Amino acid sequence: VPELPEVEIYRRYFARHALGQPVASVQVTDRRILHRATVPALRKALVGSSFHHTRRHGKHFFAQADTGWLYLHFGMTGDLHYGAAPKFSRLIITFENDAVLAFEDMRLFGRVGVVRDPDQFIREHRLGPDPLDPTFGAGGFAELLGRRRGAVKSLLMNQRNIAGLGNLWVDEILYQTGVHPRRSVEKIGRTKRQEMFRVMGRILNSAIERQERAASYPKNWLIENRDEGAECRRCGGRITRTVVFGRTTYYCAAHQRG
DNA sequence: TTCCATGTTCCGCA
DNA sequence: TTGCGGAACATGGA
Repeated sequence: VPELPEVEIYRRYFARHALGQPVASVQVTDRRILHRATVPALRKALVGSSFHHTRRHGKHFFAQADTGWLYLHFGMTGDLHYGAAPKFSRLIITFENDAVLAFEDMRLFGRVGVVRDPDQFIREHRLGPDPLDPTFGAGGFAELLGRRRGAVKSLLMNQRNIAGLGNLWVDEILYQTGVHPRRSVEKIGRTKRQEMFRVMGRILNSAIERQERAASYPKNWLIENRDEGAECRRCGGRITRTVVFGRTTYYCAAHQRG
């Protein structure tokens, strides 16, 4: 379930459980999970040292050990478990106190690696700004939309424009701001851009808080109503299903305007 | 059996 | 260079 809010939850989980304990062993159960890394390189970077800092940029997670950073991408089915290692664990870190931290990823779209410098990683992968970064404001968002063209959903999904939004939360932002997913960014005015930035931050922060408290989402959020033909809880219109940017897209045909 | 899935990357075309 | 559609990757659930 990993878009920005979910990865932020994993980051907090990692920071809560896995800091300050020396790593005793590292086990990789399927090498296909590795990103530009080998098992010996992973062990060399982690075994004997402790994690002391975590960082997230978009959907990318980094944990700083003594001589390098562990890198995790959660793909489509990535998850973290502190305690017992579940069935589809791909990376298992055992600490010297016998505690276990497992990175689970059934579908193997996730990635595990070692990174020398997260900033360099972000530059190399040409990732856009993280939408919750305090230095990225409404002005930066509006400017970003101004130098791109095409469908707004495609723009928001592309990690080189903004890092962290995925299919579900992009649909949610467009739904709550009344913007049709195929609307071209040129047709989004200044006021609407500011509103989109504001709503984006509110949705992402709220999703993080709700997941942290294991609370459900409001019933009038799209994420609770992703069903073709369902009644829109905001305007009574119909929820429509289509494909944009290659992804299943739900929107309200009545109040989301192209 | 068939379709679908909250992600990323690569290829070809305009 | 930019934008976009399609395919590939891998696996389980409905």
